[in-house]
Amino acid sequence: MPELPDVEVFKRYFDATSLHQEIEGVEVGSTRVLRGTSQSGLAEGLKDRSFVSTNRHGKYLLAHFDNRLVMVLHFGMTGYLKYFKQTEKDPLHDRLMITFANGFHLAYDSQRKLGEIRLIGDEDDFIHRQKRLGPDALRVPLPDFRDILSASRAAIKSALMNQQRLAGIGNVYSDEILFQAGIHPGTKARDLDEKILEKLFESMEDVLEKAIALRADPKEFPGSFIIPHRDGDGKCPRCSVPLQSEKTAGRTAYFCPKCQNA
DNA sequence: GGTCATGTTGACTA
DNA sequence: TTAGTCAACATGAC
Repeated sequence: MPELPDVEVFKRYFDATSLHQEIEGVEVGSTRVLRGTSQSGLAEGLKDRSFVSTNRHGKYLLAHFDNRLVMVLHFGMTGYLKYFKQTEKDPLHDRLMITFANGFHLAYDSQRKLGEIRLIGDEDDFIHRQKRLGPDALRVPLPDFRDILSASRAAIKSALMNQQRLAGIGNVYSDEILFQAGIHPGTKARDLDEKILEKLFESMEDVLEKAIALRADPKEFPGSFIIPHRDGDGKCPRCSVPLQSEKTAGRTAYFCPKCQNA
């Protein structure tokens, strides 16, 4: 479930496995995920180069080459990375496989092909002008966070998930953040007062940081988290009342009707 | 066979 | 201008 914490985990995985290694070859398993780059353009762009560093903005992972180029990865709903030895079999839905000179591979797997891979020359332009992303949810200062949300007439859940306002939060983590802050997902963003916005900000940082520390694995999440209960017993971990769900904009919000009343 | 699923985008409507 | 809904993208689970 690639939202901010998942992508941050991918970034650390990428850093630990794939930096400073010569790229020998590239195989494209599906051209559907390529954007603004052809199969041959991607192969030529990567061959004989190496990655030197990475950055993450919201749900985007940006891998910098030893020249000015940057490879952008977005994971859609089902994407992930796998670094593996030549002798191991490749993941089922690898859409891109990079082979390093050391004999290892890095695969980008995306079952549903909803992700995105591209080569860009200007990261800043891509983030701000092309995608118009808001500040990363883990780097936004409190005053900016307050301004962003009090300017929105949308429901708070929808405002949190709007990547143009704040980058990185999706359906699952917005449920968790709102649960921890005790806020009903349908409350209008601009109706939240300063105090509750500060609480929301703290919940957001706390949830994202905890999730990253637990490698974004819901099985490891603390008992106080609502995420494992969305698809689990369907009960509030705090008061055991059955969780409610509501559909908006094609997404399902899960929340506790008793604990989330702000 | 129908419905649903963690994301994004574009069309359309209010 | 700002939001909300819906369909589309492709695939698998139930």
